[in-house]
Amino acid sequence: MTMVEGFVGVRKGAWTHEEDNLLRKCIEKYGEQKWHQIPPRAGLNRCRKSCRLRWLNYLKPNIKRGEFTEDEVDMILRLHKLLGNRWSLIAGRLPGRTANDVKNYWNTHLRRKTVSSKRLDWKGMKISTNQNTEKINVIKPQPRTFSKKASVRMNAKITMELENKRELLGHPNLYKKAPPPPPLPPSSSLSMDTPANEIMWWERLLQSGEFVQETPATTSRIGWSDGTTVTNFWAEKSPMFAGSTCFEVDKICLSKHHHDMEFDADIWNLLNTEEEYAI
DNA sequence: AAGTCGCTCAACCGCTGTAAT
DNA sequence: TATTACAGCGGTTGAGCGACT
Repeated sequence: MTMVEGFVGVRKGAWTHEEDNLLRKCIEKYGEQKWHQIPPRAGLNRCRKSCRLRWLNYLKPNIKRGEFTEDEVDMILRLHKLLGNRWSLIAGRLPGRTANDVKNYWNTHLRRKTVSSKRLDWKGMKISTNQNTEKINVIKPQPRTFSKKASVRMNAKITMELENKRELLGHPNLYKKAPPPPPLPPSSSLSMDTPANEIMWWERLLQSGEFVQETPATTSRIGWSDGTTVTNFWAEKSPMFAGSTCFEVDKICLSKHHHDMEFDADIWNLLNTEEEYAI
């Protein structure tokens, strides 16, 4: 905590209309950056965190209000299954929704619903079967960059994983690569709960062969950038990301704070596993 | 009508990662 | 290389409100 944030006289609690207006005008003038400068510039007796939160969760113009749609709920469920409690990542896939909104919605509507007897135990993503306190513990599997060696190992692992799933389904040739790939079904029609669809999902992820790309630094990264144009790169690989704002590979270092939108560590999580699937 | 309970969601807190020095 | 400051995240809290007794 900084000196400013720890300062005793800083106002807390609910925001007034007047404070909202001051903050809004200040951000319109100076932009969404250097939050520590916002309170003095706006003439607000609030800490920078409070200002940032108020703007991001309430005042920002494109924030979507009201009930979550069926598609949004579906997306939250899928992404949570994949990412765990990475609310900002999940919210990044839902235009107009904030991480706080998603987190609150999950805690109030979905957490209990998702508790089931089905055991899905991924190494690094353990889902407890405790009826009251489902906890998804996502181990942070850094590195965020993959070495060349690790990349090869990872691709082999994915391939093996897909083979295992095909075996489990009793259809060894199911979803074997067969160019050209079939058109993507609508995201809402693909459920990750269905093993076949899950295979299809991962198959799409791998189809391009660009899953791991070499950078000049001989390391590989995968991720998405924030707020730039749509590349459809990932949208073509996974229904989960279809229609989302942007995915780019090896172009993620757009700002010094790009890490909040990174995805690589999570993929690493999923792949560096010896899963046991209950089908 | 009054009290209690449970739910929702805005806001706070503590922590981590990163950049700057 | 170590230290400091900042940005941002997820977990948690508590005020407000409606439903219920």
